[in-house]
Amino acid sequence: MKTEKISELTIKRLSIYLRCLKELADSRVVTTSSQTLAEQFQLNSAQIRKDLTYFGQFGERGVGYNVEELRTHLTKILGLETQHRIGIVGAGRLGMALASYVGFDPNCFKVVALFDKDNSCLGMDLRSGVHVHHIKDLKEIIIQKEIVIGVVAVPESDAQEVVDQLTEAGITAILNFAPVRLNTENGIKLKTMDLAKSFESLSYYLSNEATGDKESTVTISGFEEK
Amino acid sequence: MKTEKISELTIKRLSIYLRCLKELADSRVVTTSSQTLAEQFQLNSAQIRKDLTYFGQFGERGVGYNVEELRTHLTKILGLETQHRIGIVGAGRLGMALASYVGFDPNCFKVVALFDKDNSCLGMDLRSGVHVHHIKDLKEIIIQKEIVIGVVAVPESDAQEVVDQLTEAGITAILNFAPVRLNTENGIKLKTMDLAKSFESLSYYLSNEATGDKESTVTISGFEEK
DNA sequence: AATTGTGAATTCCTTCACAGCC
DNA sequence: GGCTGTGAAGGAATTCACAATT
Repeated sequence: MKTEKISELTIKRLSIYLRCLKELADSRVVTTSSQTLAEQFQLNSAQIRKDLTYFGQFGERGVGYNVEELRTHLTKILGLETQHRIGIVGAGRLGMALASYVGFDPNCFKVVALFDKDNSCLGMDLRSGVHVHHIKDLKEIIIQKEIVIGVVAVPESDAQEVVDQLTEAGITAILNFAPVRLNTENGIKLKTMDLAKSFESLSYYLSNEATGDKESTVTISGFEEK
Repeated sequence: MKTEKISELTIKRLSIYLRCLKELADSRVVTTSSQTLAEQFQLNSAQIRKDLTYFGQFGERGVGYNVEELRTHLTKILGLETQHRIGIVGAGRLGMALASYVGFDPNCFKVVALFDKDNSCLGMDLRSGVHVHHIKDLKEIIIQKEIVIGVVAVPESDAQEVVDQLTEAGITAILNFAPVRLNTENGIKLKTMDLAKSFESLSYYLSNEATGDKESTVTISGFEEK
């Protein structure tokens, strides 16, 4: 691996490549090339090669990449060989929805606890099978259940406090759904999924689509804040 | 307004600026400057000025910007003076959670319908007060209820079909929560909020935080796909 | 012949720095 | 003096194009 700093955009594309490789593997494709991948999945072949070489030389000149081998490499690079345990703070509809979210591979991620400050929702959530704990037990449960990712699914007004509590409990990776800028200590990776911002961007498009703007598809991703 | 094409990043920042101005207005601040804004909200003053001047000259040299005035301008630029009506396809937990999401201003966005292919959840959703329609009535209800934004909250396997149906019904702005790349016709703005990708990026961070990576905070946003 | 890996070129975005105006 | 608006500089990300390799 090179020492160069690797951009968030590259990481996000590795996720995409991994998804593409999964699809190819399911179709029993053994070998592929950056060229073929790019055509099939509307990517840029040079970018694929450049992204990959930040982490090693996985291809063979004249041949291409072995699908399973590259898949293994990417899985390892993204840290997806071991399962990450997730705790969700906020047992409202959003928190509950996330707890029963089936979009990700259970080998990689698993929601193991919900937290809320409201006593009325404590106990077992029947649909997801996840226990709802009181927020006062946050640190204890995080340690006990070996939670490494915290999700903030509380209203805007409580979000900063929750981030502080998660940090205090030793969590270093946080996904936030509250539409606010949150302050974090050094060494904490905070990602914010900002629904309001996304809708506002769609609104801008709607107001301007008639006036000649021909831009089209966009995927939510990340840019550096700090 | 200039003819130059305006980047998605600029639009996203306008949302941020608008949020900051709201906060200032609430604190009865009448005038501000790019410098002050930048310090208060950890932005770059030159960027604020540059972003704004794509759309007009809203400031006064030597003085700064009038908070209310700039707020009005940004609201207009982002198309937020009129309410946008939202239809959510998929009445599972995620769809329901989004229907009762309170993170955005009801003056700007309102969820007016849910759709599902499963008959068992048709009828009124009590908590959000939104009616769940059968997907077969999608086009009819979209026209009748003047829906302009479609949200895809169905499993991966159904997402492309839903996008096609929304397009057929005349929807041009779509927010997708399924972790797949979807094909769209020209003139359709599709944004994807990819949970799986975000978690994978956190996973990468967790695997690499020990090895000297000191990067920290990130906000989910958008990069061009097409 | 085909395809990788990678410097060089290009494009896009951010930041600097200052002329122009209040 | 203070602050905007903006051309120029700098930096980052993408794409090109080709030498190296099988």
